[in-house]
Amino acid sequence: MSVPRAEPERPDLTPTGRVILGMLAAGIGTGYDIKQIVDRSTRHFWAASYGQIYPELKRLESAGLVVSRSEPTGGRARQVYGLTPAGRDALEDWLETGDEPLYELRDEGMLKLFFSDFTSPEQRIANLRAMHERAQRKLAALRELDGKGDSGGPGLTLQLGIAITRCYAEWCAEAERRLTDGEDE
Amino acid sequence: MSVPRAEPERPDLTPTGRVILGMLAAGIGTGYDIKQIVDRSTRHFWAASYGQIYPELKRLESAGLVVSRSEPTGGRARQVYGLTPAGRDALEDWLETGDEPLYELRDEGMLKLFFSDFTSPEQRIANLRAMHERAQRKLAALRELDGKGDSGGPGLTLQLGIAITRCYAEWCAEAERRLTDGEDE
DNA sequence: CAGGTCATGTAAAGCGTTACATGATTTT
DNA sequence: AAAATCATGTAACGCTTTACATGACCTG
Repeated sequence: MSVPRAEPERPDLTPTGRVILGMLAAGIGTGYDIKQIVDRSTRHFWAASYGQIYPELKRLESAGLVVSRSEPTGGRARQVYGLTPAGRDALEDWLETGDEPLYELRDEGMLKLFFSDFTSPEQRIANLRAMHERAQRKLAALRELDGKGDSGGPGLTLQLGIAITRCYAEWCAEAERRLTDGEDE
Repeated sequence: MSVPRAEPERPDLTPTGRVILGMLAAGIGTGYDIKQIVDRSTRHFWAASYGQIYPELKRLESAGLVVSRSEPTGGRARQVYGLTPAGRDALEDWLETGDEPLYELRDEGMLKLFFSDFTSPEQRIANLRAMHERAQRKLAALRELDGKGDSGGPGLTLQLGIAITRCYAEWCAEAERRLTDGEDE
């Protein structure tokens, strides 16, 4: 007779837990470093703040997915974390699930554009120009980042980020041109 | 002598408050309708749930930015909201501020791609394919929406949404091809 | 008359940022 | 000696979703 299979006990990762496990797998061991690296890499599609990172590291530790050891730098306290086998499993499980991945965008520039019928044509164009400038600044910041030649995960997401930001910027520029020319036809 | 100018009292709108005021300006008057329209229009860059909409309508009313009247449909209760002059001012103020607009993206597909160095090459390709399919579905859904010819705000945001989603989908398709061909060179 | 849509709302929980607090070390 | 960086953490607050609860009206 078939024994009811014990559930593999997949401890569902919180959103911030996901990025933390990944960073630990990459050898980024402290809360501080995770924050630095996130800000220099995943930030444009996945942010994290200290207020989430430190408590989440502790939760992950009490869940047995990570372990920490104290490695002070001189008199400066420092906790270095690493994945346990269970933690690595959880990371791989997450990377392999086909579950509908989370996708959320909140773009106030677009919202203003959406409601721009309630302002003047000039205001709409100004809005578009602001969106364009922002996109260009973001594009410059992304190009500044390392990993151009990187053919691994980080390089791929950087390339995708650059591609969509360029597309966004170009669309804004063109819409701006169209509206400026045909001002009131 | 100069009298200290009274602050124009800009009642700062909460994120959901912004979309609500805009929708009311557009003549969408009930919480229910706002939700329906948001889901059919701004959802891809600005979502809202009932749990936010109804309480926020009340807050806006006690702040004097909107007023409601009861307009039951038969025996079915129904509150219809509209902007007050102060509400219209608040909307226009918001639309005209040059304040750094909020932009937040959370894309789990990209996060998985970022960490795909910790899985197999096949898994990375599967990930890319999943991202591609999702983008295609989204593209189809956007194209389904009305407003193709609309040259106003809603039409513009729809066009931008289509442009970036197409770009996203194409990038995924190309990356997938590249990785499938050069599998292990 | 069952199932869908119209319509409103609340409670709990989860997620997240911001601002603050602390203190050591390193760089200028 | 000041300023920046390394390093950790908490408390308060705000935003949002989810799940639930309720009930009327409409369509097949």
